[in-house]
Amino acid sequence: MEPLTERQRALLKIIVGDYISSAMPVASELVAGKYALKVSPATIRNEMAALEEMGLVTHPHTSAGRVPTDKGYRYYVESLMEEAELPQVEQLMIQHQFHQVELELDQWLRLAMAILAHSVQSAALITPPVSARSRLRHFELISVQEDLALMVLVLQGGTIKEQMLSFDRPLAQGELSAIANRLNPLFQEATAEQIQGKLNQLGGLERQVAAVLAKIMRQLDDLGHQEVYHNGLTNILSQPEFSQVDRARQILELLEQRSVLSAVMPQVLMSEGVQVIIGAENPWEKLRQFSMVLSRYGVEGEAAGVLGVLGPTRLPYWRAISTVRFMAQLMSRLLGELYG
Amino acid sequence: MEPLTERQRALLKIIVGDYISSAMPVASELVAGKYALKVSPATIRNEMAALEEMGLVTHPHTSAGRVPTDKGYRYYVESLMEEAELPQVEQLMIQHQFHQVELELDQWLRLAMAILAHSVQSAALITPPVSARSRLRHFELISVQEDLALMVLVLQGGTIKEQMLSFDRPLAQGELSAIANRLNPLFQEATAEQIQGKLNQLGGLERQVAAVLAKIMRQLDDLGHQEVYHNGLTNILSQPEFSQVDRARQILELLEQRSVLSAVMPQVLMSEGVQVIIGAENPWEKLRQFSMVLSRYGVEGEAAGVLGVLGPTRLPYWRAISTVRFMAQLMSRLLGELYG
DNA sequence: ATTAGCACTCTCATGTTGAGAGTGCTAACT
DNA sequence: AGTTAGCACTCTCAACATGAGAGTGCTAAT
Repeated sequence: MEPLTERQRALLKIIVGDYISSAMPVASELVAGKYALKVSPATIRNEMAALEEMGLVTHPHTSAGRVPTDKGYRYYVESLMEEAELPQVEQLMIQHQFHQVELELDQWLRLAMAILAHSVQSAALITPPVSARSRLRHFELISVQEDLALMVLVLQGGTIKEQMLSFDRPLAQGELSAIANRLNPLFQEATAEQIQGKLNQLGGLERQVAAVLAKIMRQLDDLGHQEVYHNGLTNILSQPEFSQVDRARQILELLEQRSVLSAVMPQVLMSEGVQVIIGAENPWEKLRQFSMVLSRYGVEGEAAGVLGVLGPTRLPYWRAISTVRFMAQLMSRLLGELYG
Repeated sequence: MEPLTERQRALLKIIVGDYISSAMPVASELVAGKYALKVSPATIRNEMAALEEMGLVTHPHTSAGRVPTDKGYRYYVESLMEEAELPQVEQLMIQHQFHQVELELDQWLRLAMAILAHSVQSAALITPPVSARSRLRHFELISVQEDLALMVLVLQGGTIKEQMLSFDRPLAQGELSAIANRLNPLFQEATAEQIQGKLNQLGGLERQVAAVLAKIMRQLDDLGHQEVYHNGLTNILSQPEFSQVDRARQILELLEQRSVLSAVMPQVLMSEGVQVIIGAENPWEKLRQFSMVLSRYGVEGEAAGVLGVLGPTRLPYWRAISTVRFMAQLMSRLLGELYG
């Protein structure tokens, strides 16, 4: 395909920008007037026809203005958008909000979502950070009933996991504590595999407990990203593209049954930088109508999660990308504090 | 107001029942035909007019059938509905599902929601159980950075709460453990107040840690019910009353900003049995369009939460009430196991 | 290469119409 | 007395018609 002329690039930029903010097909006259190009509407129409030829825009019907296609959005994101950096003022305001909140992972996640949703006016997604290979910091056994105990694992990075545990004979709290006290030093900073490896050196109850430990930690490593929090649904329901309810229901289904999203997340986890997935580029059928801007965040080699936004393809990409990038950096730094 | 005749009661029951399942205004001819009453449509019209006089039904316009008012639903729930007990088969199926899930509070909550939402075809709500007066079972201090530690509290009933804690000087894990080991026996089964009471007997770091403990537990007692999980939004978006998006957005807003719901929950927590709140009976403006069927669940004197469903006033009250009642009993029993 | 001019197409809001649904009333019936 | 047939009346809803407005694409002039 021939490269775009400078004027075509300018025009496409106007079309995408205007459509993103107005949700109305962009007409040639509007462009000529509002953006004071030095050419007439007729010329713009010719250029628009050219852009349409290249598949960057369409029009919904003969007498409607132009609307960007997914490909048009892609071109915009790749080479029309100026470099995305959130204004200093906003950066400071966000940081300020984080300072007012307690030192708690859960609160950070919630706040991050709220900020994303509000800034981009779309739905926000976030998965809690999970280590690819979690390390045990400490665990406790707490008697609940005679033969039932609660196992509490604290992992490096402060993740906590609880699990009920039943024994084939009654055990007093004293015995449980003894087991924990013996195993804890042995498994200091251990991974699931390391615990598994030491199983043979143990016997009886200790072995049983250690086996459960290993199992839980393996589970955490495998399906740590099942959980996807979300927020800001009301934002996207206010968008005109969701004026039919079934469209709205689609996206709700997407978020309620976690399956699709938890399939996307691992992919993002592998990639560097901000990922932009526009409409039909999406490999998952049900997401074809939507766009996502996602980024991995976390501490190198320790733990990582994914955060980002989800909305109609008419997403304010500039805001989305700059906010997501900034939030990922911020969350990474905060998380770093937890890992020392 | 005069009491209803037996025939009027039968008629109202038919109207409510039919409207709940069909969402269409109920016409006199339909009633005469489908339900084979021994009277003509004309008579039924007369009776309908009487019911309307009493404010139990309305019609949306002159040539439409009758629709129950909130008052009509109330009458139905109070004295027309046969006693609500979920069929044995369903009870067993539900119990079966709980057996297939691990012994974990979080999983129970999720499952309970899923079952409620599916059975009633509406949104399901649940708050985790919280003690009015939590008792400490055990706590741990885990070093995160030099002067930063993670405090993990395990409460009676298995609730877990984590909290970051910073000191004014560096502390090694050894020191932290020592503090925990000394305080734990002292605060066995203690409430926030009891811990607070013993503060004076302590000094230095121990006092500092104990103060935080007391503070966290007080917080838990006070605002334990902020958290309201929900599920099944897609169900209610499929209902015809939500075919306009702004109606759908209303309910989403309700659930996303927790304020309204967390105002309702404490009320339910005080009451015995299943609470049915129909439309305009609702003291909260934003809930006037909806009905809720809620119940307290939990272990007497130990911990309690709220579960239930939320939907349009045209809610299948019978299913809702019987399912909510059953789930509350089941969850109470399960929770009882945790408290021994 | 650009542009004015204009015919053409499609949408959208508005109005019209008629069928259908269901009521409320009246007068007859039991 | 209560019940019912009959029927006029009201309102909704879908289908169709209409016309203004929006915006394009093309042609021919600049």
